[in-house]
Amino acid sequence: MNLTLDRISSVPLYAQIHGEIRRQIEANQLRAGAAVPSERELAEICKVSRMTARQALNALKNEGFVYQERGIGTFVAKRKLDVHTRNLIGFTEEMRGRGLTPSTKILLARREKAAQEVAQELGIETEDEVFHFQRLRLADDSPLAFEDAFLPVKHFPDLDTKNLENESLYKILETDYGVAMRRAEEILEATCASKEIARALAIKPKSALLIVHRVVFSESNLAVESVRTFYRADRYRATFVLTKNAV
Amino acid sequence: MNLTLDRISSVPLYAQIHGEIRRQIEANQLRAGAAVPSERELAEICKVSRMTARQALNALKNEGFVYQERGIGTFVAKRKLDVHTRNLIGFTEEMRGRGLTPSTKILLARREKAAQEVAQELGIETEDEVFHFQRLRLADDSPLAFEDAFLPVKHFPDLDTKNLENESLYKILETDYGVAMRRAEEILEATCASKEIARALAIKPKSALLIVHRVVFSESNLAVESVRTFYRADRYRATFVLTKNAV
DNA sequence: ATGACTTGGTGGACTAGACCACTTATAGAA
DNA sequence: TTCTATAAGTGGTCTAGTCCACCAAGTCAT
Repeated sequence: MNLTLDRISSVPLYAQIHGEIRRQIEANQLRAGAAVPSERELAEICKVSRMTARQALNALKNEGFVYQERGIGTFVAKRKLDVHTRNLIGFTEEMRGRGLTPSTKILLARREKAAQEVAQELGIETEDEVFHFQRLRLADDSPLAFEDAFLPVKHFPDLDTKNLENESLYKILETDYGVAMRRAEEILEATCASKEIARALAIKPKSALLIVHRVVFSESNLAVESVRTFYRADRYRATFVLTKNAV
Repeated sequence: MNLTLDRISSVPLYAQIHGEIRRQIEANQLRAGAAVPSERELAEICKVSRMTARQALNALKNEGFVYQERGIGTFVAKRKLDVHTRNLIGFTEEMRGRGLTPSTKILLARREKAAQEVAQELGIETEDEVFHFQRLRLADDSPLAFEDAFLPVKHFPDLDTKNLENESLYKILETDYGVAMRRAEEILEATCASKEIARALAIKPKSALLIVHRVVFSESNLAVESVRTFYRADRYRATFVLTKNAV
């Protein structure tokens, strides 16, 4: 276990430790079942206090990368299902993580008055304007999902002039508007494809679709986006890791 | 904000604080947007150190109940979607949380040799035995889901003699075998109902179904259960809260 | 050989501080 | 009146400990 920390960096020490161990697990340098340094050992290695080392291990535990047993130690957890931790990331990052090449075709991009449901989800008034984007999402140049997204105009002026086809939306929000994502609420449901969506996704009508309805919140708890994504069920499965007592 | 802690109890102080604030939020005594006591205030109120108060607030933040802004304070988060936090709970608890009355009809309960996929998911050998349960799950006496579950025999001897129709499986595992759930991996996908499942769920063939494939792990990282649940899409939607940096 | 006890290591909980970057309100100077 | 510096409060990070329950392995007496 070699771990060198950058004490000048603005990245917190616990985040550096967490990131390095996670990287080693994902690179299979630390294999499933292998012991991770104990909290005291890790603190000694990194020259930090035990609480800091503990914070790093705790994050790994909450993400399902390791498990801890009192009196025994900390170990790398086995992944049983093919879980690409569905963290709070955008389509672009998710597809790259799965080893696919994402691309996007914009079908609609306009401003409009917020419909009541959308206004309520975004915490704005119905007379407020929203950007309405409809996008066809492709993976390796083949249709994967149809997306219907709404964002409040007042927080993101000129968003419609940005390069949405090639840049990740979440990255634009962060770099151009300084708004970082922090939390999302999701509802997943199954349905059968309507004729319009079936045509857009190049599948037969009544094929199964997975609908992911997501409302995304920023660090300061602004509702940033309300989006419904209609995934082709034959090409997409959503994966999650649940933990009890995420303390 | 009144908060009385039981210092004799084996429940950790941070968990008591967390539970009490969560209860107040869920009972709407703390409304969306309302300020929660600051970390230092909370520590003062409860006569604990700031780190302990912080741990309680951190858990609430990770669950999406509150958000924190540096320099400002801690506030109750608005729920936009109708999110019943899909924590790591069983069918029985989940339905009760949604205000429905759960019931179960056992269609199959037997021991068998583990199929290869199941053995791999549970981390056992193919010659090992598993319990194989098929259950029809009802909510308010109407079919909601069909469930196909596998559990390793060696960890739960005589499980098939327990009262599975009326008791929560997870509760039995905890009280009778001392095995508490800690983590689960889930894959969600959409499909169309086969004839058999359609008949069991009293829907038309080719209706949409939501399949939740879950592998559950105990505190000591034993794979405890591998289960596929086929939900009627017209009666069930899965909800999640995602957070970035669950530290 | 077997069983009881000790020892050292582990994670879990908790304390009482520290410094930092950030925000807001306020008091004083222009 | 307007601007600016300051002070107080907030969450974020970090330290250097403490005590506890638990587990494994070795020791020692039976």
